[in-house]
Amino acid sequence: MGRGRVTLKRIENKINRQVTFSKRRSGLLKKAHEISVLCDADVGLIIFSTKGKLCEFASDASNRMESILERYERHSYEERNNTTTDQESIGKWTLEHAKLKSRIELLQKTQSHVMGEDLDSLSLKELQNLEHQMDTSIKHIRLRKNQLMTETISMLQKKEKALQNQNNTLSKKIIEVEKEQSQQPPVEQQNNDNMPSLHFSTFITTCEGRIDGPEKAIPRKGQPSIVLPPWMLQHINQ
Amino acid sequence: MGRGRVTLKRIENKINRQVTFSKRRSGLLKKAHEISVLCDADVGLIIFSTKGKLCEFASDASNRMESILERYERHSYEERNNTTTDQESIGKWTLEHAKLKSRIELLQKTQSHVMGEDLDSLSLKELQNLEHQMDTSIKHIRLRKNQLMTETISMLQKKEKALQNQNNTLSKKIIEVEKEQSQQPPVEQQNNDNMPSLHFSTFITTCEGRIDGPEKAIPRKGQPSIVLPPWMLQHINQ
DNA sequence: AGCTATTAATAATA
DNA sequence: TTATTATTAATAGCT
Repeated sequence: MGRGRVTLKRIENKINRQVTFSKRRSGLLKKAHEISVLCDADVGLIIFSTKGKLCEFASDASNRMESILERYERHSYEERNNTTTDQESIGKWTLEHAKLKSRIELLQKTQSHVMGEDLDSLSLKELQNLEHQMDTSIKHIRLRKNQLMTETISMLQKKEKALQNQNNTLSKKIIEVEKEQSQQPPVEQQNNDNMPSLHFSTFITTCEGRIDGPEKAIPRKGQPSIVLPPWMLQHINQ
Repeated sequence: MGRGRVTLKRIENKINRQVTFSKRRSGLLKKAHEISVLCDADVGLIIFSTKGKLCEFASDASNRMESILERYERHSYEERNNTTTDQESIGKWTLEHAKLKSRIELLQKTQSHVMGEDLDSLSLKELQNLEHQMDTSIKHIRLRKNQLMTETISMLQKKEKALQNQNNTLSKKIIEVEKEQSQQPPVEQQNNDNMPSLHFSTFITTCEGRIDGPEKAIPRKGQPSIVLPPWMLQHINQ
């Protein structure tokens, strides 16, 4: 792909060699990048020029060269069936490290399958097993969810009852107080922000059977916490 | 350099990606070799396919990959200006190790949730998210499973047809041979284990529409492989 | 795995 | 190193 063919032999002309190196190097880097993107491959490329100048490429998959080399070491280690000399204490660390890495790789692969990704690499048998496992899991999850919801609901109902009782007691007291006041010359106190005199009976009805949280209850002047206090919902959002 | 331009983006079609990978890989290896020879460069190239298959090239200058990697490490070590003492590097390793461990712990926890275990530690919100995720995943899994099953079935049907045709041809021949034999003085050969004279027509019917595998087919004297040979099922169990 | 039409890389050159 | 251009090489889309 140039003017004239090229024989696969060291270019003796120093200048030509340098020029060709520069051009081909960029070509090689480009192609390495292309295959890594197009084909989702993990590529590491190291080039030393005659002069010893280093040039490198590492695909994005492994963040940088180091991780590709690590992966490479791990791979060739696994293939070479482990004939390590135990003189290297560092070697053991490297091994341990490699094992952890492989473990993570495996876990991540499994995870991706469980997330419904990367399924093309699975056989029919494996897919069926996976489906079955997922079915079982989701049953457990729903069981636990329902249990938790039931618990939450009954807890809320208990609290509601307690509050209702409290409200009833309070409203009785208020009515008594109002009666006493009406027997004395009445003093107009309505629209007092500090202590509005409200009929608590209105709150009692809005409290009935509500578990969604206070944001849906429309507070009328009084503290919304009376309708459903936040601490009652902590359980749900924790 | 092909029929039509190519955008630098992951090829989504699995087959195309695999084919392109194979072609470009060989191209890349060739070019790596060429630059190493033409320009007297020291080149190391590592390629992992999506499936994790390793492919490597190392120029002759360094006898093999290891020495290039060594050279690379040396080079980048020198560049990094070496500000780490031995103790520090041990510390870094220990830290790295700890990080990996906690990563694994996290992955395993997630995994256990996904397997429907250890659900008590999750809140209602988390359970709902998990349930939703699992629902989505299982849909993907079923989609892929059905696709694979459909593919398998149509493949098996093709093979079945081919075998059926073959059987038909064979049975015709057998019938012809039997006719010829009956015209000559017949020699009793029944119950000969080496070469039982069977009417192949019986096999032709048992072959119809079966995809379960040979273990469910009851062999009658002849080789069960005629009913459904194992190689037809390799696809399913691989 | 082969076969072409095309595009991409690059050798020679400035 | 960079730019141009005539050629060759690589390869995308098909079989």
